[in-house]
Amino acid sequence: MILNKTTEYALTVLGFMATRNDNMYSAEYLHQQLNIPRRYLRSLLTDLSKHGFLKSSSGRNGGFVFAQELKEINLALVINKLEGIDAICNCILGFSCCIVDKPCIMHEPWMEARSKMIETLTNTTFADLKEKYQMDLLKNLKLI
Amino acid sequence: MILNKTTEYALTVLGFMATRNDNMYSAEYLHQQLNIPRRYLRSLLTDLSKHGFLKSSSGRNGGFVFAQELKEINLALVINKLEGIDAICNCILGFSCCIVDKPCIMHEPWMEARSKMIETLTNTTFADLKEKYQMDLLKNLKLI
DNA sequence: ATATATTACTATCTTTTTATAGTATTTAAT
DNA sequence: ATTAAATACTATAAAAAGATAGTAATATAT
Repeated sequence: MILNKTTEYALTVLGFMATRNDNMYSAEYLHQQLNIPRRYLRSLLTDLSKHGFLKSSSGRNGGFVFAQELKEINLALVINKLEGIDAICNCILGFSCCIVDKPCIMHEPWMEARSKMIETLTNTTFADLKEKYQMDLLKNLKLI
Repeated sequence: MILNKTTEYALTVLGFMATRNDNMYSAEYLHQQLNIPRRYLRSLLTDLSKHGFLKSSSGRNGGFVFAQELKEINLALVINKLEGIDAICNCILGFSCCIVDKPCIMHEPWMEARSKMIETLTNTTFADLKEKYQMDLLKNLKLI
């Protein structure tokens, strides 16, 4: 009923990068900002690059940038790449009876719950998150 | 984005018990029917008893029975007891900024997705599953 | 009373996930 | 060219989750 740590980290990093206005972030900087274990974060960033969400540049002043438009990347896409929304057995039950013709009793409510969640995650892009973040910033400025 | 194995096993067992018409099931029998590892299933059944979903009787002819009315137990309750829907950090992000006053950017979409799912799971009781199962049985009988 | 079928408890093993370490490679500033 | 700041690769360690094993306790049928 939860995301695993790796996925959480990924969403955290991408969310952070999407909402700030720099375009290039070093692993070291992200580590310091987000408290994600340094080495683990590095390999995660490499993975995110391999998955096509980011692109990396090596060497001095290197780092990671989004490889796609923010509006093209939604939460479900990221989760799917990292832990596989689909890879997982579609049915919550291992009942062998749960096949297309004759789904198991748990099939329907689970599919319903699951698809609603996926729908929301699919409809939320990092562009949406950025917009929301900017709005929040504005609101806070007004308060001061 | 998934349930862990233990929770899946629990739902499988309870679903099986709820839809059949016997009231007492031995761990051994359930193991044979459901292919859940024998020993692991036993301790899971013990846990489910401790959580109050089942009650156990030792000795010859012993086994496990529901300790509550089927309509009193819904999917969310079981998941919650086993892996904690609530225990988990409410926010998908570890951002320290994500507190009641100032939730993080991911907070809203995640909460929305999550609460829709929980709603469906909460609205599905084992009595519902039993009913559905009986209906399905009837349909199949007609076909023959 | 005894034997048998069952759950209960505690410890250990295995697998997966998460985290770390060392070294190599890349690239820009100097 | 050299140095420094960065990513990339591979291997290993630690922690958590899943699974197994042995033995004790319980209770019913006979």
